[in-house]
Amino acid sequence: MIDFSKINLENTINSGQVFLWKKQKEFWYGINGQDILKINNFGKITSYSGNKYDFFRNSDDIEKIIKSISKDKTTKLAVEKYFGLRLIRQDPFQCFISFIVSSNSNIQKIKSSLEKISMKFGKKIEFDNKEFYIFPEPKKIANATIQEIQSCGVGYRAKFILDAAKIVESKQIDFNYLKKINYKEAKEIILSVPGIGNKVADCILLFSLDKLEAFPLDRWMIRILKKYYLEKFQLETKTITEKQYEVLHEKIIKHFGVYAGYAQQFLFKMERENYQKNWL
DNA sequence: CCAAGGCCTGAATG
DNA sequence: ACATTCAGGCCTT
Repeated sequence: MIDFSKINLENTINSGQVFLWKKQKEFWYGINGQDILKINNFGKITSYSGNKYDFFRNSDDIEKIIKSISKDKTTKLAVEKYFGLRLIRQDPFQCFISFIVSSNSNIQKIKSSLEKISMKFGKKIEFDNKEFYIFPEPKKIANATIQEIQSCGVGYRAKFILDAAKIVESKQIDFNYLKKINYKEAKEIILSVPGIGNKVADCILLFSLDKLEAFPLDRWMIRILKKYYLEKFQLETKTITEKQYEVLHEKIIKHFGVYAGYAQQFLFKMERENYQKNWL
């Protein structure tokens, strides 16, 4: 009898979804928006504020999802190998900024930039006798200058970050609304933000806005698809244009189903581990 | 609609 | 040492 409720914390945190996490002794500590989460080995969450979070999406029927996405040998292997890997439901604004920062970058640098952003613009909080800087509120970034944001090592993304924060602050984008509408509608809205393209939009939708059919296609996923699904998805072109991204996504949904985002996370994790890439 | 080039930055590679 | 390449893209031409 398989216990589907089991969560593998290490694999989940080290799968490119979140960046402001660190392990101290037997606990993982992480910044989730305006809050700090502390997680023990059993996946039990306590928070600085006392608020409750379904951070690991326990309300999802994981058994049903695993069965639903296990459509081929490769996915079955990934799901088995990284059993307990979960998608995370993270703070939308932090996720939004994090993946704008992530574009054309790598995990170590994303982490470093986000730490600097938190330290510069976020509140310092003591929790468990440790110091943390929580993620800044939209207003705080929206009122900053490009130079201040650039000092966090984000380069040309500084303007994107500033404008994105302004868009959220002015309520042109309302994450609670995006959660209610469907994937395609929400994606169209997110894509209107400068600095956000298909891949970044899908990350935001999948990791913070409950759109499980989002399937971020980055260099790694393209590499994976070419390796294991070459004929199935007919990947003959070198670069993925906007149109090709859309067409490919449709084929992916047809194959993996509506929980494709989960499949993506397992495949991504497996391939990165195969190449022994570092995480946090 | 597609292809090519530029872009901040820091670590890795030659 | 120093130059070049590359990294979880996006935008403009």
